[in-house]
Amino acid sequence: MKVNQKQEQSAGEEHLEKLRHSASHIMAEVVQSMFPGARFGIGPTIENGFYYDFDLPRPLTPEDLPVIEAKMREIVKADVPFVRQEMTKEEARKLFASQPYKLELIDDIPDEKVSIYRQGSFVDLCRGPHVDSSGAISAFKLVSIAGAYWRGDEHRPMLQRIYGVAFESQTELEEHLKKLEEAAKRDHRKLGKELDLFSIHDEVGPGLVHWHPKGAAIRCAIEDFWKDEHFKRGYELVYTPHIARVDLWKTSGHWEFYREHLYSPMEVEGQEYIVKPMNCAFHIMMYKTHLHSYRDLPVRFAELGTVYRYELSGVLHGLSRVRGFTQDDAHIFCSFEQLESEVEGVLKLALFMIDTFGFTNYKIMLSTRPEKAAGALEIWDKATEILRRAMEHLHIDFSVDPGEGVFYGPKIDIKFEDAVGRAWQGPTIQVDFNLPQRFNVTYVGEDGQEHLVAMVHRTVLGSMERFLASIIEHYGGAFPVWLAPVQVAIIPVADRHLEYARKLEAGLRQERVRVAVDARSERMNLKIRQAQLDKVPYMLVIGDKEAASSEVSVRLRTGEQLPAQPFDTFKGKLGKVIMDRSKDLRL
RNA sequence: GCCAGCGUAGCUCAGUCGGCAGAGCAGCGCUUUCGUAAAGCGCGGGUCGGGGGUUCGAUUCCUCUCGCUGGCUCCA
Repeated sequence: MKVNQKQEQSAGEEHLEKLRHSASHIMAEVVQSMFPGARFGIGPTIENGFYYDFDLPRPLTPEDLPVIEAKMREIVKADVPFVRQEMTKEEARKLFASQPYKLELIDDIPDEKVSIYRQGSFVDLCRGPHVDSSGAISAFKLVSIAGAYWRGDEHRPMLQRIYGVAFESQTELEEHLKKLEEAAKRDHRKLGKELDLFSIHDEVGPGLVHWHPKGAAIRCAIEDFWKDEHFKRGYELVYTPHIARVDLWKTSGHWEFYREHLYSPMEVEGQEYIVKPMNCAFHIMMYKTHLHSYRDLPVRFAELGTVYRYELSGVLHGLSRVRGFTQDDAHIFCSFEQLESEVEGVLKLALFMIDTFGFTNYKIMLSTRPEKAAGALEIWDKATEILRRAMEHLHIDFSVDPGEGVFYGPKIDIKFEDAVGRAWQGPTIQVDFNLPQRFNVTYVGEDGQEHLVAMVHRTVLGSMERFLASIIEHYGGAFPVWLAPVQVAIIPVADRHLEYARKLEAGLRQERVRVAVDARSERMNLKIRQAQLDKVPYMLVIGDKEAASSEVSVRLRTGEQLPAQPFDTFKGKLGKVIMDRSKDLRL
């Protein structure tokens, strides 16, 4: 299990932690009383609450939760003290003789002595600390049950886990539950359906996304922007095939190291092909079509490349975890000397993207050499140092994830947070020592000799699918104007206003504004409501007045009403808001 | 893949302790032509996810399977 070392925390946090941990012990006590043969795994504190893993004679069902919760409240009410006791491992082994998981934990503790905590009839191996007595716990709720492998290992028994949340006060608990509700409202799967953005079909297969016109409009806006920004930074756009001979993937090493994510080969004229899981090998092929001088470097190939990877069915999730996705991929071929400035360039681009899309909180991680790794230690150290220097040079705060790099090189990952605090895996920058060697990717240096290139894999959004999921949730479906699938809804008050409405529509289309006329013989109120529900940023209500004066009456999706203005004035101001990619609707 | 739960109309959801399947919204038709968040009336619409079994009879019970949800694990 990976546990991040705790920094020193405030007294409040410490108390909250004790409280949550104590709640998990109380839950375990209840479970023990309900299931005398229960065996116990671990019951730690997590963000917002706690869990405990049990090995029980029967499966838990959701109906068990309120029962357990009620019994927990009795224990809280009884205000039972938590008592700490130290003992030798030998004594502990005797005490937990019938608890195989606890015995395993005892074996793994390096110290001679261990501590246990008792409350009521329940004893648990535990480092602590705990609250003094159960009365200190007031605001908690059991939220879900789940299966969890013992020690996260799929080859070991699956235990039953109960998750709970706990806070210092009832108010905070309720706030948290409200936040969850708010997050559920923004769920991209729900909004994707409501706003008609995308769909996934049983008939087609799980994890395979269909982008509806409105979702595609957002994606197209993102891609246009993405391409512009890459051209500005010296990238060249390429396109590559979707299938390739298995041999290519054998050379790249994917066949060997990545097999469980690859789809089975298909046979074509006696040759085996697979659908691509990555774009890099193709970019290498193109790079190698001619000899490169050091003067040509860096070469930056960018591609919105659609790849397919087999993922376990249980991990698929809306747009954020799928089986077919489009990476905003690029590969940079450069000399080792150029690596630092290239990495800097990518970092700047990535942060620019994050900022443009309106994300303000993000974390940057540097992942270093894992146990199993290709390439010499010395090169790893050098490359890791280069990544570090690039970030320091840009005054970027980052933390180090030791041993979390990919086998072929160190990497930088950026995780950003959306408006409700959910973290998303975004840009990644990976140095690769493996592929240049496997494919012999070289350039001719000043010395006239061939040198292996330094290769960087990078994406600045992640994938179009996952990125769309993040912005749907970030904006709760109310996209900034430049991304909104429909930017302007034109609402004729009565049928006789349709002609003028069509004229406005044509005028806006000329400027590539995404516009929709609601031409139904419905009341204006209904059309406004519809546009509101679709979160269209601007509504132009067109009646006799507007038709007579060539003006438009503008309603914002915020409900704000602007005074009537000449159509051209509106068009000009709208153009500027879109051009500026403004997050503010006001014209 | 594993554990638990779920799958009823395009959508959101009732319902049947085994006996002809329901609402709201959406759709279609007619009436209404309206000034900033839902006009009125009418009409269609379902092998109750799919296969097999038990039963006189299964949407309901059993079983297999597909999919979804929450986790475990993994990751763009």
